[in-house]
Amino acid sequence: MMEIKSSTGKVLRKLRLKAGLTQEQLALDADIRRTYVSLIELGQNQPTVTTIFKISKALKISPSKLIKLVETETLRG
Amino acid sequence: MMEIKSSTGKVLRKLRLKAGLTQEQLALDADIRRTYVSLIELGQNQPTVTTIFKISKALKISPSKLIKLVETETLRG
DNA sequence: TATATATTCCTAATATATTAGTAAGACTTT
DNA sequence: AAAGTCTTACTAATATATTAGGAATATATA
Repeated sequence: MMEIKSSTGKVLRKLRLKAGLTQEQLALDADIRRTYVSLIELGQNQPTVTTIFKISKALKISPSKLIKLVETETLRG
Repeated sequence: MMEIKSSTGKVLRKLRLKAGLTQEQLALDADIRRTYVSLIELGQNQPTVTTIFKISKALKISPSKLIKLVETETLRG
């Protein structure tokens, strides 16, 4: 079972690339700093609920679906 | 559209009472402090992803389902 | 009512999320 | 290969999550 911080980062990066966005573009859409997107993707920081909602909106995916992906990623390591 | 912090607190309190747990019992199960459960429920603090996973486990509900409830609560205010 | 106990809330200290600025790496273009 | 641009990563400062202890409120029992 993988660390949640790490799997959150993995999922975020995967979704961002799938959406064809740079960290900066995603950050702009989500109204957070581009440096913070980097920290989350690297698994160094983990977002709060509000941030999850912001990012999800920018990625055009529901927050619960994003979390669902984190669940899966956490399980399979 | 209600603040996410507030709706997270509302949802948590609702689920905790439904499960018949005190803040202290939930805190013990989730391995966080009882004072922190209070702060979240009051809408003064918002949990991080890892904390959401801990609380969900203690409530025997999936993290994504918990977030789904927050989505709904946020919309209907 | 008074005391005891259970439960929640308030305040301060510490850890970590988020911001802000810049440096490093990759990718073009010349 | 060098300069320029695009993208990501590093470091320090600030805001906020999380902890820790105790006070307040409610609920029960004598």
